[in-house]
Amino acid sequence: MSDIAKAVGISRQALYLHFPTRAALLIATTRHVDYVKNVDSRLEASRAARTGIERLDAFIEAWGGYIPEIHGLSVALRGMLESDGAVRDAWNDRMQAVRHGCEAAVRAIAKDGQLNLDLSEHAATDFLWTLLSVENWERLVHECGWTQSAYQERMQAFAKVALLKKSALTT
Amino acid sequence: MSDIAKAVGISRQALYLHFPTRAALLIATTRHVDYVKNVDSRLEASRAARTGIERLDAFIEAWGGYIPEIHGLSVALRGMLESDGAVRDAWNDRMQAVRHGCEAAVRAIAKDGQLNLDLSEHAATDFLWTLLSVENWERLVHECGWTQSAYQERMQAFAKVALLKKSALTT
DNA sequence: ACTCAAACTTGACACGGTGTAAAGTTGACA
DNA sequence: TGTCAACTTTACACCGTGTCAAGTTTGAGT
Repeated sequence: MSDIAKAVGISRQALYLHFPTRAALLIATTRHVDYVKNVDSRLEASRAARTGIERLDAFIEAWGGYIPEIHGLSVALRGMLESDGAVRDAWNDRMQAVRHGCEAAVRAIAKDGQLNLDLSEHAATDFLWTLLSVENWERLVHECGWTQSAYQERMQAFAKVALLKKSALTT
Repeated sequence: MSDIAKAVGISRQALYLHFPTRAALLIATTRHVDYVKNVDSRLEASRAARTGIERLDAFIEAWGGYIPEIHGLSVALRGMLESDGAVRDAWNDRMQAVRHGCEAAVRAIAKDGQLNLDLSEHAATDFLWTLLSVENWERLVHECGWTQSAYQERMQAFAKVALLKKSALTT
C-alpha cells in the first residue's frame, strides 16, 4: 500500500480513504481493467464463428491474447487467494467467465458432432479450461520462452487434437 | 511457526533452534519427503520401459501418482516463491527433476521416430512439463472433481495425442 | 551420584505490513 | 465567509517473523 501510494503521489492514508483494504483495491483494479480492456466483449467475439472449430480458434486467440495484459494483476491476486475470501471470489468470478467461454466452444464442437468420443462435454470443458490457465501461459511464455504467437498457435493445435474426434482432425 | 510448534509439542523458539527460518523448515521438509517417498526412484522407474510410448505412460503414472502426496507441501512452498529466494531454488530444483523425466520420455519417443513432426523435442518437453504441472493436477482433481485415476488416464491420452505423430496414434 | 552440555523453556523485543483513529490543512464553490 | 470534501500528518493496535538473553530440564558419560 505504501508503494502504491508513493507511486500515485498521495499519502498511504489517502489510499485507505478510497479503498478500505488491499484486497478491495485489487478487486477494484480488476474491474477497472476489465472495463478498460473489454474482456467480455473480446471473449464473446468468438460467438460470431459459424463452426465449432472456428469458435475454438477464435476463443483461444481472444483469451490467449488477453492473458499478457492481465498477467501482472493476476500474479498479485493469486498471491492473496488463500488469505482473502473476497479476492478469491473476484478471481473465481473471472475464471468462471473464461470457463463459460470454454464451455461454449466445447458445446459448439459437440453440436457439430466433432467432439472426441472419449470425452463428455464437461470433461472436455475442464480440460480446455485447465489448458488455457494463466499459470500455463506463464510457464510456457515466461519460463520456457515461447513467443506469444507460438503459444497461441500451439495451444490451438493442442486443443484441437485433444478435443476433436479423429475424423475431424484432417482439416 | 506457532502452529507448527504447537502441533509438534515444543515452543516456537525451539523450532527456531532447529530451523533458522520458515523457508528453511519448508525446504528441509521437502528434502525429507523426497527421501521418505523416494521420488527419484519412482520417476526413474520409467527407465525400464522399452518403447517411447511405454516410457511416457510410465512417467505420467509415476509422477501423477506422486503429486497427491506432495500437494500440501507444494501449496506451502508456492506461497513463498516470490518472497523467498531459497524456497524458489528448492522448488525449481524439484521441478527441474520432473522436467528431466519429461525430456527423457520425449527423447525416447523421438528415438522411435514417433514424435509429432510439428514439434521440436524442446517444445514437446515444454508442453508435457506444463501439462503435468501440480497446478493443473490441482485444478482438475480438486476444482473440477476428476478422480485420480481419471486424471491419470486422461493425461496419458492427452499427452499421446499431443506429442505423437498421427501415424503412431492408432496403437 | 555428579557434572556438563544440549535441548528446551519463558519472556521480552525489533521490524515490517495492514488497518484504525483523530486532528489539522487546503482549496473550490455557494 | 463558511462549509465540505479530499487530503495530510501523526500515532497506535495487531499480527507474524525472527532475535536475544537468562533460566530449567534431561540424560549420557565418568
